[in-house]
Amino acid sequence: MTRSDEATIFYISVYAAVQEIPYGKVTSYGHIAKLIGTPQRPRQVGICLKHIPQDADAHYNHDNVPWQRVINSKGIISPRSQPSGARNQAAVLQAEGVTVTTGALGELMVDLSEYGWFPNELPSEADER
DNA sequence: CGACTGACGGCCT
DNA sequence: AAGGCCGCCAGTC
Repeated sequence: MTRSDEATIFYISVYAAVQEIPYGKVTSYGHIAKLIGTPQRPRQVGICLKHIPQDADAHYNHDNVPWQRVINSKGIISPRSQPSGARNQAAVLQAEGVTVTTGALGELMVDLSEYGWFPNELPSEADER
C-alpha cells in the first residue's frame, strides 16, 4: 500500500478510537495515539481532529466523532491558535455534563481524575496514592 | 517542490 | 518545580 493509504488508515483509526470515548468522559491525544499503535504521534492525532469532515455524508464527520472529548495530557483544552475554538469545545463538553474550570491564565481545564478515560493504563495508580 | 507550521508529549536542563 | 528542546509527519504556503 502507498504512503497515502497509510495516512488514510491513520485517520480512520483515530476517528474510530475517538468514537470509543464514553459520553461525558475525556482522554488525551497521546492516549488515542497509543490505542491505535502509534504512541509517538499525538501531534498527528490533533491534525486528524482538526480535519474532521463537516459533511454529514462522510462516514466520519463532525457530528458522529466526539472530537470534543480529546484534550491534552495536562487536562487542558488545547488553545490551538484561536482561543474561541477551545472555548467552544468547553461549551460542548459542559453540555454533556463535564465540568470545565478556568485557570488564572484563562486555560480551560478538566479534572482528569474524575472525567479521564484511559483504558489500558494502570487503573489504581491514582487511587493507590 | 522545499520550508514552515502545529487540537502533543516526553525527555532533558 | 518550571521551562526549553526535539521528534513526529500531514497540511499549508
